[in-house]
Amino acid sequence: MEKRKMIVTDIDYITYEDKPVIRLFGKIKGDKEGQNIIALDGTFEPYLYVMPEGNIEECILQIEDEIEPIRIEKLSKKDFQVKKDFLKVFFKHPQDVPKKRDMLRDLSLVQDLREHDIPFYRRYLIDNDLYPMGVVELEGELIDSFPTIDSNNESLEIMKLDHSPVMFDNAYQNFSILSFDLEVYNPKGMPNADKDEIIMIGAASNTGISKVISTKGEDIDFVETVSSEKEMIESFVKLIKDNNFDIIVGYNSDNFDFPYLRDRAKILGVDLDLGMDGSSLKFLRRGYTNAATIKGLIHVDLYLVMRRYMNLDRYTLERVYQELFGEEKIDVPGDKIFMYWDSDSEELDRLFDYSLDDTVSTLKIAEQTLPINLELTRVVGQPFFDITRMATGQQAEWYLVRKAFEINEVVPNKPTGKDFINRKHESNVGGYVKEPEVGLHENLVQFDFRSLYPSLIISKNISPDVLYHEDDSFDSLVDDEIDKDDYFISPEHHYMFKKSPKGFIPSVIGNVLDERIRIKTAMKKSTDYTEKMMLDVQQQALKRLANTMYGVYGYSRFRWYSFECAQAITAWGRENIKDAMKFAEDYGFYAIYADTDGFYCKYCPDKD
DNA sequence: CAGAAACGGGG
DNA sequence: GTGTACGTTTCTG
Repeated sequence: MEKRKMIVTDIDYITYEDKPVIRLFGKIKGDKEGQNIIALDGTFEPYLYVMPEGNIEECILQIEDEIEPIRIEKLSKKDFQVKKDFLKVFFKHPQDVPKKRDMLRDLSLVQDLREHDIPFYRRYLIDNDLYPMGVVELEGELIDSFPTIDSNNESLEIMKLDHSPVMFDNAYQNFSILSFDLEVYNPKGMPNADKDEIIMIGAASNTGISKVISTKGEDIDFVETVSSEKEMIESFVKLIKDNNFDIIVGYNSDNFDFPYLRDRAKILGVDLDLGMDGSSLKFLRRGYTNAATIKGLIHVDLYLVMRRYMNLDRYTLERVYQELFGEEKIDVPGDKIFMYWDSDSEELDRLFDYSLDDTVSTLKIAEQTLPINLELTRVVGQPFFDITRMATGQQAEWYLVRKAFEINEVVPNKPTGKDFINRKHESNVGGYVKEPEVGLHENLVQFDFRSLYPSLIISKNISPDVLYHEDDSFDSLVDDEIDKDDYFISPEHHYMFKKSPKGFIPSVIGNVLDERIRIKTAMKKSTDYTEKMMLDVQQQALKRLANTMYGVYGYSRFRWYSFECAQAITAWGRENIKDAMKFAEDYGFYAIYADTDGFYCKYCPDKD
């Protein structure tokens, strides 16, 4: 039996002898540092939870008769903090879950199904307490080959695991990053891959690469000149394979660079077998768009990341770069690229500069923004590839799914199409806004609440699992058994939240904020600059996560969606700021402008 | 006016 | 892949 430590950068599963085998892709830590490794784990089984209706033993018999699962276990789980008996029903293959769940739901002794909509690799990470981009310990047998793995990389290790890996270290790791960018001949507006050739491939890395591959530019020092477009792509493929990068980044590369590269490579007969397992570049359907993936080499499309990372009117590479670094980029108008290419003069030189500049700028943006996404990966515990493409509400949700598993709570089901439509019609009132009084004001006093909404969620225990339901309103409450002192009652709608126990989401937000304070304290104490910066990124990631969680109650795809909670938060928020304004007025401060969690006042002691 | 369709980024 | 973005603006009936 062999032991290894590895950084897990990517995860999937394949089917081997009709059973799922999890594949962990990554780099070896310790001896043979940096070498590629694929770990195979065939020990994990797909399952879902059944909430039985009536007699549990009869329910088991009915499921065994009708569905033929491989195994059923009885267990107790909490559902919105209420202990209930559940059946954990195991299947042979992950695809049996969607195949059989409708049949299962229709059984007379089945009340409800839970956790039937969690992708297999995500379930694996959660149940085994593994965090991608961290270091895990492996035990197993090294094997020479395995079906579905066809690599010509001599140093690739394949390890068949005896048992699931154990987390060893979830600390920040350094990763090698390659950025790339294509320039394409485009006489008729946007290029057409059937006709218009690639004229330049820019490549820049945080390991020192900074070049452009092209069929022209012989006398420019950063250009590698080749004799054809085919050789250009082959040289780029070789560059990727030789350097064994962890991450490859582009700008809108999901929708432009990678699809274009695939199309041209196909026409020219070049293999894009860039995967660690020898597989080629693939495209995953994500809604109405595609995501380019390479096994074991994480592709990040920075355009998607930047749209979440900042709030701008436009997200062109030029605009984003200008905003982040305050510098202008070299500009070549997109529709004139073919003219610059044909000019064979200073304009051609300028096009080469532009190509390199786009590539280097993309790398700089990656170096600036990927650390916080790596931290979110470490906290949320889902693959980096997924994190960079997830809406923030989804990041918060997968974090909560993991936290629910840790405290033995079952997770609410994902909303159905019908749920969305219903939820879309529920529109909440936002924060209180007092339109500013027009004019120049002097000697203003500013007041604002520090993280108003997260504080309210915690202090008023706003959570769907502690919301009183039988009677929605306090006004119509006549039940003598209920003591109003046991509840926080929201203004306007009079929703009632139990004071105890602590709600699931308030307790998670509380832990996130406590952890953030702990990190901020450590950051202030630290004298090491690098450590200080790392801790700063960590606390920023936690701040983002906490700030996301107050908005998600109103996010229609959220598993813990609660219109009542969303309404209660903003209603309490409006009440708080109005109370604070009234309080200030008693001391002669008159608000001239207010918005959600803060206001500006003028001091006018004479005004009655 | 409401619901459907288009759009973003990229060259 | 235990699957089908997303939020906003513009168009259309």
